[in-house]
Amino acid sequence: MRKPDVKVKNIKDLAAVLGISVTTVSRVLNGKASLYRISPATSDKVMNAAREFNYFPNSIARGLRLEKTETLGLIIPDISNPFFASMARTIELESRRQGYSIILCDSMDDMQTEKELLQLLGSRRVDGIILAPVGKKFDHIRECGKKGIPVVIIDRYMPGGSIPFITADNYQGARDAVEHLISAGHRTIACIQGLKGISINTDRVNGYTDALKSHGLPVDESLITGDDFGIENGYASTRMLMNRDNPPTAIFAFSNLIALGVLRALNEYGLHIPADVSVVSFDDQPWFEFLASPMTTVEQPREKIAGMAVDVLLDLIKNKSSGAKTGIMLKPALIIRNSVGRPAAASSRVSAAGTKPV
Amino acid sequence: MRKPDVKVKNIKDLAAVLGISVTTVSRVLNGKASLYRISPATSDKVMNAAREFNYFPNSIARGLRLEKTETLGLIIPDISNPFFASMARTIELESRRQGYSIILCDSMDDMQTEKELLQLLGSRRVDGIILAPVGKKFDHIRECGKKGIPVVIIDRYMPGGSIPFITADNYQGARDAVEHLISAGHRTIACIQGLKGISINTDRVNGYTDALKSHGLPVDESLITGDDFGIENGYASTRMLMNRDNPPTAIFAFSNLIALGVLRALNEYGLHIPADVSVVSFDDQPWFEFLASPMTTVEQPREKIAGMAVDVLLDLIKNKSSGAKTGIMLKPALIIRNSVGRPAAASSRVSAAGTKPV
DNA sequence: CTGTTAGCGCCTTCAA
DNA sequence: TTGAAGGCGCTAACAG
Repeated sequence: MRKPDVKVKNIKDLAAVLGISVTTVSRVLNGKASLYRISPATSDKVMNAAREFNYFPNSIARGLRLEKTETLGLIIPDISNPFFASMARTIELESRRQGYSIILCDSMDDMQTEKELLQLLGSRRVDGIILAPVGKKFDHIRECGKKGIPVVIIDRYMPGGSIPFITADNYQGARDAVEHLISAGHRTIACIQGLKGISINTDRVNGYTDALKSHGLPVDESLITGDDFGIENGYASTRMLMNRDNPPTAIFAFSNLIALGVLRALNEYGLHIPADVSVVSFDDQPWFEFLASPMTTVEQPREKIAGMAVDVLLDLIKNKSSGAKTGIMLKPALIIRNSVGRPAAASSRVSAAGTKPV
Repeated sequence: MRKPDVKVKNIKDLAAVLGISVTTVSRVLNGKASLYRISPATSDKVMNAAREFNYFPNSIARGLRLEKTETLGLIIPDISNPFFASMARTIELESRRQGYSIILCDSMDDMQTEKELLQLLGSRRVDGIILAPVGKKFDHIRECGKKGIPVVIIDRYMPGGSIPFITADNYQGARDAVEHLISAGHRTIACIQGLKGISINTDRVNGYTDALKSHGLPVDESLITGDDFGIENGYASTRMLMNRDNPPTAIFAFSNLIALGVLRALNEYGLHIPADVSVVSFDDQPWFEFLASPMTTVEQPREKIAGMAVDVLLDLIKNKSSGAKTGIMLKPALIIRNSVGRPAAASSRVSAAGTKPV
């Protein structure tokens, strides 16, 4: 211990204490000692002093000089949604492992907010952005890319677009789910979709209809309902569905939140899963297996999506490789539990649906 | 539109285009036009040009100059835990509303990582830190405060310490839960605790024992089990508990994750809630009401905790008010659903517990 | 009312 | 093998 009482906040202070130049200190601290053939003696002296005085370089100044902040922006529609939260976790961990920090932004599923966030991150000079976009418009994102900040999209993507994306194969996932329902004997299968017009939703609807068609079943447009990934939509759509003259024997919920709404509505009607109606949901949750009837789900490989997003983005940042492959689609998995059974006799369900909720 | 072809990346460039000084531009952009009595004509000119050329000030340079980054660090043990995720959301939203961004860090419930994160955030020159600490040691946190970065602790706190904290009244929450169990007729009540020795755990255990004592019930130390807030602990502890000669008729789980483990174990034993055993959990979850038996829980006021944490931290940052009140404790709420019933006859449970899991 | 200029802490070119 | 000095973009004295 030399003089722990001296305040060292600068590289200059440190150099002064050691009686050498800031240049040398900087070089040592950046691991360029051997490159500049700095004597081991000097090098050690610097390293020890840095530790001794508890000196950490000012990343802000560094960022200004180097024109890179080693910071990534992460924009997510709702961080309290476990689906996004778990991806955020992987992204943070993996980024940090590679020396980058994350600025977290919640767009509240609002397009205007997303737009502002993109500018905010730009002015904060992040080196790149991982974005789970809210809507169907991508102009503002493309513009961001033009301004030199690489962007990688997760979850949703721009069909035929130029922005790299990582997502699950939603078409296949939906198709698998519906095939499963069909093979259990269901013929009247409803789906409660999320935001209409966005890629993942369209893909899922296509998977749904194709599964039906491939089994020679008719596609009843009125069984495709909903317009939002939230819980309220699941609730309202289910009520609407179960009040039909000919209610579905199975419901395919396009998100875990929608599924929650479905459960609530079914619960109020006194309808049981899978005895009265079968349910399959997108996006697995740890608690799905503890429900009254453990939920059969289509699980997206979130960890992989998140991890690859970081890798692709950092590749874009470091190698300026304008992304040979612009899009990656990962296989989802159908997790079969206990929310799907043989279709019930129509009569029992109708009468039950006629009951007023508690 | 003047010349959208000219690249404006500087305040200097912008000043050049307008033929005025950088000072004036800077002043206008920082809303100090009237303070310096800048003519409205000039002011408008600047504002329009900024918009026109899509100019955003470089926050990095600004941070260097001002010695403040308008960035807050947020360290959380596990962002994929919905309890923390929802607080993170409120913190992000509220901070942004007040002009601050969030650097998100996941400490993976690891003390060493937490320590490193604190240094990382220090070198990134965040203006303040909101921290949900991992462990029982607080030296590294205190040290961080000494170095000039204000820290506010959430969830856990340092008993008798000097670091400001916002937390729920865990003692009261636990006490309420156990009183509820007692009033339902339970006498053999187990609790599965989290990390021993940390404030919230100790408070909950005290609430548990005091509730028992105040009703003249004996405190059986062997019914206080567990050592971690995770799902595995809930699972293992429940198995251990139900294999006793005299298994509890009710279980109080100290976290939602522990509750999940309890459910899994009970499920394997073929034990039903609340017919065979009653359960109360800490930390409400949206899906708790859709379980086979909707879960009765102690809910912490997360939004309020998160919001106040931001307010207290920003107050510390802006007013350097060294926190008149160093700790705030918020009232929790007992949400009664359907996981608590009258205690079952002991014989049935014992025989059930003897059954091998599926 | 507006402008000139000196740094904030760091890295790097150029010079020795 | 080591230094000196300029400048990244911005703001705030200090001067008009």
